[in-house]
Amino acid sequence: MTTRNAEKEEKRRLQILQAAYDVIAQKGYNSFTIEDIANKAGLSKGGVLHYFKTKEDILVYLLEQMYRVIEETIKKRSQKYRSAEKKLKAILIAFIVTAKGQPALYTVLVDFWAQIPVNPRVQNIHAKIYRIICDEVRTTIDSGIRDGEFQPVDSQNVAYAVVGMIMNAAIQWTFHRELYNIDHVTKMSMSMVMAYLKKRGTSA
Amino acid sequence: MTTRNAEKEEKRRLQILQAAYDVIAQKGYNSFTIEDIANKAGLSKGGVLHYFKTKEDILVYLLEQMYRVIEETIKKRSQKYRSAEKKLKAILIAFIVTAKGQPALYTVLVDFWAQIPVNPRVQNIHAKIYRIICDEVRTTIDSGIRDGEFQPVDSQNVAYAVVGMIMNAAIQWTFHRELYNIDHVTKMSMSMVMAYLKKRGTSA
Amino acid sequence: MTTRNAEKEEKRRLQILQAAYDVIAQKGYNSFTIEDIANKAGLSKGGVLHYFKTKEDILVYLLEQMYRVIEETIKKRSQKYRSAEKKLKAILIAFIVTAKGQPALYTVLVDFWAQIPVNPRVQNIHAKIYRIICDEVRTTIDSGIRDGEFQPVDSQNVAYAVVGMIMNAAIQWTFHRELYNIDHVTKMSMSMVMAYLKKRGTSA
Amino acid sequence: MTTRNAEKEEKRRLQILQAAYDVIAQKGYNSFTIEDIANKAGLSKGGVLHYFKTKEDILVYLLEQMYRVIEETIKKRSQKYRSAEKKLKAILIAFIVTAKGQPALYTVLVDFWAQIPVNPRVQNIHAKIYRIICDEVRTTIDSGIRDGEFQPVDSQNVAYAVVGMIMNAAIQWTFHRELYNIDHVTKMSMSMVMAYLKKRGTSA
DNA sequence: GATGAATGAGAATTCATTCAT
DNA sequence: TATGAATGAATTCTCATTCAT
Repeated sequence: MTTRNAEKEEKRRLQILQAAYDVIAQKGYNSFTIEDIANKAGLSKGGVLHYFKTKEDILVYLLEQMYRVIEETIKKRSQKYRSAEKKLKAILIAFIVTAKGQPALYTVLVDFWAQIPVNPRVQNIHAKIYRIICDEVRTTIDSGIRDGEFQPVDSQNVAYAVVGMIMNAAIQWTFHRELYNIDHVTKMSMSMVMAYLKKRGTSA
Repeated sequence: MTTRNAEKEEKRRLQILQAAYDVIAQKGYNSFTIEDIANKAGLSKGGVLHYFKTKEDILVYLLEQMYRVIEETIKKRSQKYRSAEKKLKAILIAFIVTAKGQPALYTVLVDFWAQIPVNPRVQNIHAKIYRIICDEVRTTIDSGIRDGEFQPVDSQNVAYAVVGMIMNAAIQWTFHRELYNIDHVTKMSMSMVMAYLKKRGTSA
Repeated sequence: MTTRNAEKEEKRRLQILQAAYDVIAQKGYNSFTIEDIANKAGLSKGGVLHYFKTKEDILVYLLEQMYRVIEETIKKRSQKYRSAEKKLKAILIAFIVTAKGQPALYTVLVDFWAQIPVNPRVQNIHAKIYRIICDEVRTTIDSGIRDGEFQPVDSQNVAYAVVGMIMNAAIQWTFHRELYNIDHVTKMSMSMVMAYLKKRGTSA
Repeated sequence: MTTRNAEKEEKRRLQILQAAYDVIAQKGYNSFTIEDIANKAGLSKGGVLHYFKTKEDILVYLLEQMYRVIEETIKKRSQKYRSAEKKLKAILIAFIVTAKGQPALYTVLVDFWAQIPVNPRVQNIHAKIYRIICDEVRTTIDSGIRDGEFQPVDSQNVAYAVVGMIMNAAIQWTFHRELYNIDHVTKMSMSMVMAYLKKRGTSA
C-alpha cells in the first residue's frame, strides 16, 4: 500500500519535473511560472506545490536530474569500450548525443549556471556533479596512462580542459546551430585531445 | 551645444551601464531591478528610464559592451606578438586575464547566454560577437599555417574548439575557484592546442 | 452500539478541540491551519473535517468549552464558602487561578473577542456566557445585601465593573507578566470592591 | 520643497492609516486586505505599499496612533481639573468618551491585543503605551495622596486595577451595547474607586 | 471512518513603466 | 532633464474544502 503510494508519488514528481523542464526550455528560466508547469503537467498550481514545497525546490531537483542524464549517458556509452582512447571518444560523443537528442538540455543547464552565484543550493549541486563528470574523464585518462596507451600527463587538468571544450561546443551549438557543424567540431576536438595524449614529446 | 549635450548624454549612459553591470554581478540577472541600477548610478528610476527606454534596452547595450571588452583585450594582447604561436597563446591568456581582472564578467555573460533562446536581440548580439572572437582565433591559426608554423588544419573548427575550451575553463573557474588552478588548466589547454597544431601525423 | 459510537465520537471531538486550543495558543488565531490541528491531534486533515464540518465550527465549539472552564472554576470555588464576601473573593481568585493554570486561556479568549464584531456566532456565545459569569457575581452580591453583609448597591452594574476589572487584570498579566505582580493587583482589586460594598457613606 | 513633499507624504500616510482603521473596524483584523485599504484610501495596492513597506508596517503604525488617541484624550481631559478626584474621574470618563466617539477603537484595539503573543512589535508598542496610560492614573493618585485628598495607597497597583476595570467596561460595551448602560457602569466604577481612595479604614 | 491528493480562490508583494511636476 | 508617486499586472504561496479511495 505504502509502496503503491510512494510509487505513484514518485511518478507524479517526475511528471512535474518533466513539465518544468519543458516549460523552462520553452520560456527560459526567468519567465516561467508555476502555473505554466501546472498546465503542462495537467495539474493545478496547488497540485504542483503539493509535491514540491516551493518553486526553488522544483528547480533544484530538476537540475540534479538533468546532470544525472548527462552522467548516465556518459557512463553507459563509455562502458561499451575497453581501450582508453575509445572510451574517451565515447565520452565526448556522449555530450554531443545528449545535445542532439535533448535540444533543450544545455539551454536549461546554462539557465542554471546563471543561478550559481546567487543560489547556494544550485552551486552545490553543480559543483558536485561537474566534479563527477570530470572525474569520469580523468579516470579514463588515468587508465590509458596505466596501460601505456597515453603519455603520462596531468590527467586532472586535462580532464577539466577536455570537458570544458566539449561542453561549450555543445552549448554554443545549441544556442545557434548555424554557427558550425557540431560533428566536425567534435572530430576536431577529439583530434586535439588525442594529439596531446598520444604524442611523443610533451610541450608543457 | 548639441555636441556638449551628446557628450554628457553618452557619459550618463555609460554610467548607467556600469551600474547595471555592477548590480547584475551582485544580484544576478533575475533579481535586479531598475531601482537597483538607479541607486548604484546615483539617479532616480525615472532618470535611468530617461536614457534607456526599457529595462531590456539597458541589458542589450550592456551585453554589447561586455563583449567589446573581451574582444579588445584579445586584440590588444595578441597584437603584441609576431609569431602565430605566441599570438594564439596571448589570446588564450586574454580570456583568463579578463576572468581574473573582472570576476563578474563571465558570471554576467552566462546570465546573458541564458537569455539567448528567449530573446532574439540577445541572440543576435551574442552570435555576432562570438563569431568575431572565433574569427580572431581562426585568423591567427591561418597566418600560422601560411607561415609554416602550424600544420594545415581546419582552422575554422579548431577555432571553435579552442575558444570553447578556454571560455568554459574561465567560466567554471569563475563559478567555483576551488575546483581547479586556472593557470594550470590554461597551460594544459595551450599544450593540447599546440600539440595538435604543431604535430606531424594527424590522428582523427 | 450507537452509544458506543457516540462515545467514541465525543472523545474524538474533545481530542480535536484540545488540539485546536493548543495550536491557537501557540500560533495565534490568525495563522493556525486545520493541518496544524490534525497534526497535533494525530489525525489527518480529512479526519478533522469529518468531525467538524468547517474550521469555524471547531472554533465555535472551542470558545464555548473555554468559557465553561472559567464558569466551572468560578462556581466550584465560590461554592465552598458561605459568606458573600468570601464567595466574592473566591470568584475573583478563580479568574487569576485560571490565568495561572492555563496561561493560554486568556490569550485565546482575546483571539475570540476579536472575532465578535465580524462573527455573529462568536458574538452570541460570548454574550451568553459573559452574562452568566456576571450573573454569578451579581447573585453573590445580592445575597450579601440580603444578609446585611453589603450595602444596598446596584448589584448588576457593580458586577459588570468587578468582572471587567479582574478579567482585564488577568489578560494584561497574561500578555506581559513583567508589568505587574498579579497577586498584588488582585488583592488591590478586592480591597477596592470591598471598600465599596461594605462602606458606610456612598460618594457617587 | 522637501518640506512640501514631507508634508504631502505625511498626509498620505495618515490617509492610509485612517483607511486601514476603517477597514479593520469593518472587516476585522483577520480578513481585511491591502486592497481593501487601497480602495478605501482611493489608491491602488501599489500606492499603499509605496508608503508602507508591508502590511505589518501599516498595522504597527496604526496601533501606535490609536494608543496616542487614547493617551491624548486622557491628558487633555484630566488637565482641565485641579483636584485629584476630578482629574481621576476625568480620566475614567475619557475612556468612555473615546469608546462612544470612536465606536471601532476598542474593537480594533482588541484585534491588536490578539496579536501580542505572536508579534513582538505589537507586544512592544502595547507594553510601552499601556504603561504610559497606567502611569497617568498613578501620577494622579500620587498627587491626590500628597495633597491629603486620598488615603496613602499602593498607587501603582491601584492604577492597574482602575485602568483594567474601565477599559474592559468600554470594551465589553463596544462588543454588545445591549449588555449594560455604560454610563451607569462608569458611575459605579468611579464610586468604587473613590470609596477606596477616600475611605477612612483601609482593608488591604 | 480516515486519508491525503487535488483544487482554486485569494493574499501579499514586486516592479516595469507612465506621467505630472 | 530629472524625480518619484502611482499604477496594475504578474507571481508565489497558503489553505479550506472536496472527494475518490
